[in-house]
Amino acid sequence: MINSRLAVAIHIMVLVASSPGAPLSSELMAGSVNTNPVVIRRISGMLRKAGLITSRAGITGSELTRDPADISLLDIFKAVEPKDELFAMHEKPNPNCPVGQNIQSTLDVTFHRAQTAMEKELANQSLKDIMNHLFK
Amino acid sequence: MINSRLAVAIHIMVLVASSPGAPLSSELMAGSVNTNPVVIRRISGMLRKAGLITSRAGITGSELTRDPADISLLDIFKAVEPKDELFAMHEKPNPNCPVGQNIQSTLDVTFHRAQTAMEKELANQSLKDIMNHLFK
DNA sequence: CCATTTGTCATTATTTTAGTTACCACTTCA
DNA sequence: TGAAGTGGTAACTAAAATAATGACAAATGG
Repeated sequence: MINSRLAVAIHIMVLVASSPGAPLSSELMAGSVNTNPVVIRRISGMLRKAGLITSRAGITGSELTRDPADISLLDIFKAVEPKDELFAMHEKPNPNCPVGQNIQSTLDVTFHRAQTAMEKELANQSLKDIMNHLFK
Repeated sequence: MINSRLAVAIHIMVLVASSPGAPLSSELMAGSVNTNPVVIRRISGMLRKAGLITSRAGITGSELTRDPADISLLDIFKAVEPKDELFAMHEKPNPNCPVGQNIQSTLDVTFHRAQTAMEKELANQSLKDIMNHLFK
């Protein structure tokens, strides 16, 4: 199972998008997510480094850098997921075995297809879509 | 990132499919995968419980229960992944917050779409496809 | 100057994953 | 029938990932 950072990050993005002009502190957002403010600041930091939001020390809250319709869930996923590969592979299969020798390159192709399919679906959903569903 | 059980399970399935009539012991398979025999037996047990292979105490090796062309990677994935949900979610978001109150049901839909896209791609690839690529 | 907030580091706790030891049950075969 | 070899499985350990938390410097605004 994949970690919950994407869920928390989307939650944060919705909060930021929902309160323009009246920014929420990390403590307030932590109250909504139900976690520690540092967790919020840490994930906000990833979103900021990915260019999705702005925030500065000393100033309460964050702001989106672009319209929610122009932010895909894949953008958010990439921001909070440092690993390129979705599936892990076993290390060092036996090179003296015909299967062990070639399994990695085969699985590379296979896993990449599955990952791409998933990412394509995330790319098709925007932050605005999430908000529409949420506030409907 | 998702654990490496799918990779190991596929490796095992290829080994089993590649040696009909001359079954490989868990120790031999462990040599190819480069892990401990118990890890092989543990994952083989999951594959057996899912009905993909047969194996019995005291008898060396395993056998497929059906043709490699009729075994999809999704079958294997489901066999070794006990969790239904691909993405984790944060627990207990604040029900007193309009966002926290509804985020889970929204993310359920979203995550389910992404997961389904991935699983569909895994369903489209068979063990035979893997072997064709591997032994080409 | 003072109170507040973010950014970030360091630490701890928890959970997951993988590796290993041990032992029982089963099969085969001498 | 008994020894040798094998899988099934529980229990334990080790390692890694994840999440939570405490602490504090730097920045901001009053």
